[in-house]
Amino acid sequence: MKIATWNVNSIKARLPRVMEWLAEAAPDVVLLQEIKTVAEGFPETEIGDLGYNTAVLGQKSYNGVAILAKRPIEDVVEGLPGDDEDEQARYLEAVIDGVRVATIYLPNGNPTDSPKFPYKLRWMDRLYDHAKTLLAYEEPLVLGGDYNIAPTDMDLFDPKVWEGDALCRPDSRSKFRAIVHLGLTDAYRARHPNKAGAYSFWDYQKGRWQRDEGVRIDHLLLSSQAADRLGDCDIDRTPRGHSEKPSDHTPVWCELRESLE
DNA sequence: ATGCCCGGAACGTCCGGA
Repeated sequence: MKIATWNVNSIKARLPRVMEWLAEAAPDVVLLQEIKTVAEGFPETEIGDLGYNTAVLGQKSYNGVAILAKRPIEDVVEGLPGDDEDEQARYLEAVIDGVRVATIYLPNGNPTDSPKFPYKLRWMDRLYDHAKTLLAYEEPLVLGGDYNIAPTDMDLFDPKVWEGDALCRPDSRSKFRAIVHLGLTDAYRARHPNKAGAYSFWDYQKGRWQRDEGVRIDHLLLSSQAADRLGDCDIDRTPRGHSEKPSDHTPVWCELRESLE
């Protein structure tokens, strides 16, 4: 089972890029973020024609997440538990072929002197609590998405440029580590332990893509039952380099073997 | 110091993004 995560920065603006990537990469499950539409606006028919089922948690203009899967999508959970007042569409969970997956759009948190930063940290506390609950099931689990966290300085093109940013603040990073240390595996880092310059996001501005000045903020976190089945894992830079209307993020994918060897 | 580049909403610019 090939599972990918991709922040598409509007599913409507990105539909041609998404369609061609689905046809080319043929993932079994895709975790999308920032679809920027309500469910009624999601191009379910077009994507369905490529053989995918869809589950959507939408929102007008901002945020919004979705799950695509070739196999049936079961036991859908909408929203991250822990705050009934939170209206932002940033979390959707489901089970596909016995693998529980979640698509996560973790708040960015900038600027750090605004309420957005404490919102990010509170949201991470809620994710910590929920991940703990899910891990207790002792099932294959993939928590994938745009975490808006560069875990270490190896994941940034230049730590000085990013110093103080919500993506790499020590308090952001320690909460991310706490979630990982519940017993999750960063699939990309497990497969490529020492690889620097492996980015998943490049800002549209300042020629960041052309200079290859990016950050690795999109992650696939695996429970031990999923990590036991981890095959290849990589970042596909091709969609980011497309000449017409690329997303500023590019897909990260991993393969889960059908059984233990 | 500020905008740069984008998408959405809307139709003039502004907000949000990372």
